[in-house]
Amino acid sequence: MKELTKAEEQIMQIVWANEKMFIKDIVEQMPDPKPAYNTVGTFIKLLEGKGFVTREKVGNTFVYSAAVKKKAYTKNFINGFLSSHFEGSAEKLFSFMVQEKKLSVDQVEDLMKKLKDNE
Amino acid sequence: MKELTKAEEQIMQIVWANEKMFIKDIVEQMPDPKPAYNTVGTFIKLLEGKGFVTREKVGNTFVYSAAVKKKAYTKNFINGFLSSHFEGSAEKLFSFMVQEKKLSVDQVEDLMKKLKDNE
DNA sequence: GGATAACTCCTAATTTTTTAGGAGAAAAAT
DNA sequence: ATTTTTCTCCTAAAAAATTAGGAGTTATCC
Repeated sequence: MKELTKAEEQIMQIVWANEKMFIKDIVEQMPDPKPAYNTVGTFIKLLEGKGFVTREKVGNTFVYSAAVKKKAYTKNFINGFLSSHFEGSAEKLFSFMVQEKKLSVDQVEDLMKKLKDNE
Repeated sequence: MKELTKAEEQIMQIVWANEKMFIKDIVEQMPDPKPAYNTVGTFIKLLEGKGFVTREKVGNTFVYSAAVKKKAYTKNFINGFLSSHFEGSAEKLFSFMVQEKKLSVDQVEDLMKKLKDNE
């Protein structure tokens, strides 16, 4: 899977959150200062080229949707993140987060219960 | 804390792994194709500007060391990662990793035991 | 039905990141 | 002691990422 730059990813997050989007709608959902219409258009074209979005005509305007699932991308992203920062080890990341108080022992135990129930 | 670009971070990882480094030593530890001496020099200068390394003269040559701890940087990095991909929630990342089989229930239980022992 | 607005496609300016060359000083080598 | 190597500092070319303008087309609005 191709990598996304920060700006591309920002657009993509909006597409993922919204099913079908016109360029116009994406611009609207961007945080201020909102970029020009054509700026978003350029990124959407780049995303199309990378296979992340597809388009179809609705009336006389293109509407865009995600062609790669957010989960698939996130998984890929985490793999890269793990390998560059935690020697590829999810355990190391996990331990780090507990030690650095991003996650408490109690939280983990609660979550484990819930996750086991869903098995 | 300032952000690092990919190339800057790559240099920084080498500095973190080695206490005190001459430019020459950093070049040696770079993966092939090794960059030019001056390329590494430029990045070190950028890192100095961002406050990530300090230098001191040894003989007539500068030697560089990390001025920001790797842990501090990683923590910061994870915060950014969490907020852009998991709404800032470490729990969500944790659940995601278990669900996506990056971490198994057994692994987590083992790790929890070890972490509790170290408390 | 001419002006105004919306969209597409192409192109390019700007900014950021990455890479490295050149000049000069200092040290080492033969 | 002059050639060769090494390091520093300054500068800038090359590549990648970000931003957006302009021309043409079609739709919309008085």
